[in-house]
Amino acid sequence: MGRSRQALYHLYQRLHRNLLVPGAAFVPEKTRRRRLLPVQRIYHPALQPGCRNRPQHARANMPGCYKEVTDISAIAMFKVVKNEKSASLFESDDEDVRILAWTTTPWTLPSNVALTVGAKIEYIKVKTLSPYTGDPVSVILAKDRLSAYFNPEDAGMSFDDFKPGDKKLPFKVVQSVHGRDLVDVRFEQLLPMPELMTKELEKDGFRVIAGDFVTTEDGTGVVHTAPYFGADDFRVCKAAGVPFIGILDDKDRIQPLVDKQGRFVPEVPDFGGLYVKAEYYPEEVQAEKGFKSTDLLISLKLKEDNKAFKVEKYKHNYPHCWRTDKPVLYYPLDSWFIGASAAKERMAELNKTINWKPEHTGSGRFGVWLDNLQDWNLSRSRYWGVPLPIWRTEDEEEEICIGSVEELSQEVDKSIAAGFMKVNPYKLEVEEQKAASAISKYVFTGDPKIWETLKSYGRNNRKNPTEAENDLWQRLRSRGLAGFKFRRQHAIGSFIADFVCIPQKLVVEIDGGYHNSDEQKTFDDARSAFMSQWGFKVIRFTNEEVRNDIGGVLESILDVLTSPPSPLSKGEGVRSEFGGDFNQEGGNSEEQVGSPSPLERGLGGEVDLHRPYIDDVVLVSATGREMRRELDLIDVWFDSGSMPYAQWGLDYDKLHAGDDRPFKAPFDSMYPANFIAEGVDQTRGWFYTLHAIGVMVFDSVAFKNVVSNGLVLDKDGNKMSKSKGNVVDPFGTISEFGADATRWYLIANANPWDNLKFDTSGILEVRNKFFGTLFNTYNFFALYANLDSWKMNEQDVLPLDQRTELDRWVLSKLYSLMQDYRDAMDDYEPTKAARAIENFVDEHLSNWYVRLSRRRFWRGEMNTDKRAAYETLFECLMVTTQLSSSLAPYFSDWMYRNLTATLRKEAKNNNTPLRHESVHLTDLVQPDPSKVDKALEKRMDYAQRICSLALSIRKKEKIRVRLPLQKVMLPVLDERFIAEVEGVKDLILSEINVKEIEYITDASGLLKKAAKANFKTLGAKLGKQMKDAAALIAEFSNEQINALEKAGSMDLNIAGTNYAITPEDMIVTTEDLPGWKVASEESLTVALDVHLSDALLAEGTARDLVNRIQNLRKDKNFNVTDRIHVTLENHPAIQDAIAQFSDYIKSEVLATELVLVEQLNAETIELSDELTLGVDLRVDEI
RNA sequence: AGGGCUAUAGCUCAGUUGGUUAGAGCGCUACACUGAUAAUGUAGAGGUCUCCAGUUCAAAUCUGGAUAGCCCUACCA
Repeated sequence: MGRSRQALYHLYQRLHRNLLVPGAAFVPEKTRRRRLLPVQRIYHPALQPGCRNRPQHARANMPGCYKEVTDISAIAMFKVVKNEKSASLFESDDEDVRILAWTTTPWTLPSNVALTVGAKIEYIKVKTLSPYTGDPVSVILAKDRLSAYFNPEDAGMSFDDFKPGDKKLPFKVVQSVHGRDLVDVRFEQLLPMPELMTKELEKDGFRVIAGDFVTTEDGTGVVHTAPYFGADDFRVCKAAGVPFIGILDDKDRIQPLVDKQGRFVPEVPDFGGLYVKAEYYPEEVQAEKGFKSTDLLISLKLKEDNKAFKVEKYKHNYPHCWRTDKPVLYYPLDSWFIGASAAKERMAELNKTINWKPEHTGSGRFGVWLDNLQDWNLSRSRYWGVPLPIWRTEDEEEEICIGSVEELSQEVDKSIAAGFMKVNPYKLEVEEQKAASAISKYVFTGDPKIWETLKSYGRNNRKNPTEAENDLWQRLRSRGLAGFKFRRQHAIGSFIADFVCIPQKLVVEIDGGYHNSDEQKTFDDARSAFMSQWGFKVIRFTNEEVRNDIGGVLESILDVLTSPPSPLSKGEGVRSEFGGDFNQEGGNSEEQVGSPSPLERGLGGEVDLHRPYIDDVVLVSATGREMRRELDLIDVWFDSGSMPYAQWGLDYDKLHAGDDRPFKAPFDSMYPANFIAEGVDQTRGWFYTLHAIGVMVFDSVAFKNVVSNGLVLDKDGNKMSKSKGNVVDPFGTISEFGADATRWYLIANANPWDNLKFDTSGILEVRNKFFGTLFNTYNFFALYANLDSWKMNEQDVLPLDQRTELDRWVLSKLYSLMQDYRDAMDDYEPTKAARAIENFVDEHLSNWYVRLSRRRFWRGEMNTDKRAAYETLFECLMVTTQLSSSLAPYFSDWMYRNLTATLRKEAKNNNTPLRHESVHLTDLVQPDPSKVDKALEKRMDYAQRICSLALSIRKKEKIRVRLPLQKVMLPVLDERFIAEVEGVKDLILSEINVKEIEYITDASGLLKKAAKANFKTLGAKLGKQMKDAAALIAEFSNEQINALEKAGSMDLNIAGTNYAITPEDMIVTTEDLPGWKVASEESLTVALDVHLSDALLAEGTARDLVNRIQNLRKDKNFNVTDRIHVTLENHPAIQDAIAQFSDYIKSEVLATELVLVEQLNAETIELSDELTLGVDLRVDEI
């Protein structure tokens, strides 16, 4: 099966799902009944006239649709009518006062009905001469725009010397007036059209109105206003009650002066029938000598009639049709609206119950949008999509909105009874329908039920050919091409082919460059493939090809026609097999429908609600009149908003039972959604449509939590775009850095709702820092667990009290992490969760727990301590894989399986947590507050800080860590501190290689305290005295500090006022201990005794020896477990060390013997810069 | 044009209800460690918290304004 056909399946399936059986079609019915407004005329962008499928408005915003073009712009002079309102603008009765208004679309001038000014803008009246005729005239424009049209140097020029066409224009500013005072001033219609004048226009048209969109950035500060051709214009005219100018259609509805082909209607004097844009004329017409665009013709007329102040070329951006590349017209269309604005208060109210991440998207962008909510324009004038299920009588008096296939079928039955239809294509039992809906289908070829609709679709197409189709038909008709007979709009299978030559089995299709769109190409390919099933060849041409090179097109067709016919060809006889010819008089469907081939047999006779078939369904109104479907489609956003209902489908049983929410299970348990996520750019898209439908139809939110994620930008913060070449290929990134590192980076680097500056170096960092560390930690564990053949036993785990302080500490951290992780995730803060894991793995697990525990893993035989270490590290790694599994699914699963594979069998037997084959199947370990020991965490924090400070002193004094020191001294500010440090004393001593800790208290007399003001507590009490107080407290002596601590309160005299302060109001620290090497950080101070005794030096030397011998072992690739025999060259410098620490050295390096000799010519070790010794290592034989 | 968000070290980001000397990682520099070794540790340099004004005893933090970047909506008569 080809790709294109699969794509087609998908397309059909989606269309189908969104249609009838599920709720999408149901929803609009209810919605409509409640709040859908009647048809109203509204400004709506219709793009390229002559393009049969009017593109969606969204297309106009696509890159490349705005193009810079040069148009003619005109400043027209609108003659002010003198009356009571305008009297102040006139100096005399015969003064010619005009208002200047600029336009870049002169073709809209005949439709002008108003001039819009800014109420707060200041305008002036200028006496000058008409540039094109030289007649005296007074013009009104914004004061700020004066200099754009008048050169100050010309102000004093004589009016008499001016001749029409002169560059320099004399002028004189004579009056100033506010915009609001111009409102309601009347003017004469610029291009009079007496036959189109109405009473309404006479009464309320052709006057000045105010609009908030008017600026003085360009133009004259007065906006020429033609309500049919601009959204602002439309809105402001509606608001001001200015009637529109237009012609009446056959239903007495007012229509614009430009038709949908982009031509002036015949009623427009001088310009009737002209295309308003030059580009709409065929190219050869545009190229003709003397061709003048309508804009130009209008401008010329204005000049002649002394109504133009300035006409010039103007460069600006103008939207173009994405397909034909021609300028678009903004054009009013009839549209269907959902009266969403009526529900906006409720939407806003329910929106407050939604948890938005980030919060401001909900309250800001979305909330503001809801507050200013406009009605939802549901209409789309397209072909592919969900048809609006509304049928109305021609006079629009009666209408029906269909909510289900069942209902439609019933209505069709009525219609058949009334004689409007012959067959019911939707006659299906509900049970059948259920069965059918399970099957995707390809086409409904040859199904007699749709024959009627197919036939009339062809008929309609023939009535409304595109220009290109028309051109080609003129050449093909009446055997015009080498005597071959062609038919047009001929049905083949379930398709209508544009042109068919049946004897030669050739189909010719014309499209408007549809192939620019992948989707359409896929569909066209499917059509071609389908028709070729019957042996038809299909060739396609674009509109442009036909219109610009008809000769070439005909040649190509002839080429194919005269090539040897396919062996499958059966000549004219095939007709009865493949359908009818709509050109033929007396065509009869019974004759034309043959027995369907297996391929064309509709699957279970499933119904199709799409155009064109649905358009031929005619229903009958309550009063027995014919009702036809409104041709519009429903906005595709409606589909997306229907997703919570449409995904389950309509449940007829519930529907019949009157259920308000008649959707199939598990709808009830799935609605409203707990959580959704999409890009922040969908705020007014998906988020809105979901919410709107949920609120309007069910008075419910559709989702309870929502994350609106930010955009992924390139590493410099620019939007990724193909044209800039800064697009990152996700597949390349993943294959280079791995999916897990990429995922982790995306989540951990920045909050999902922040824009992400995507930089692969960040992924690299994650990979090295986080995954590298975790991997190393795991490797370390695996190395020794394998050596010891250690296996986790879930049934027999050491209780906490048999573990070391360090074990309990890291487990406490682990269980704290679990809680933090859950809190963050519950709060939809995945970034915080990821960072918490990172911090634990790097900071606590790897750089503290493992670093300090290494010896426990490699030293000696298995014992309780070693077992505790293994179990602890195992648990840490296990939980880490669980917590990171959603962000790093592959790595975590890999690690989980490595950690647990050997335990699986037993775990399954015992039904213990590790029985699962994958980490993704395990239950997340529950947080257990009893395992969290905050006091222990605090103690360890002290230990870490004390070690860090002590090491920094060693560093400064250049005393290597292997050299033991006698003692470390800690000034003590309160008694608890001693108890806390005692708990982690051993860790500290071994980490910094010091023999003892000495606590320095007040009693020692060595402690020098200092106090600082606690701004936070004191600030509130003292206010302005804060600075003085801080200075006083900084001067406190030991005695004062002690006194305050002892008494608990004390008076501080500042500028004559006493303030009571407490110990909390000061922060006590210790100052340096004189004579000691000291380092301090915040309230913690550490002093190190750096005096070295002989014993300490000997021990240091012994450790150096161990270190060097270990290096050598490694260089020689000895096994970690090899026992060795060590021979060492003697030297006075090591004598003490050997004498006192021989056993220690032997046990450390796994030596069975350590022998000193006087001379040794073997390998050497460098003990210090000055001392090099010979050494010989041998592995013991046994 | 309107609305929304963002702006803290070279880079990516933390920064609680305003509070003392603004932090981390990466990168950089130097050193150390060498039984986690394609690792690791310690230290150092690096800041006008985008700018301007205001509130306050006290502002990265609150208020107003500006600038820049991004997103959405609309559109330029």
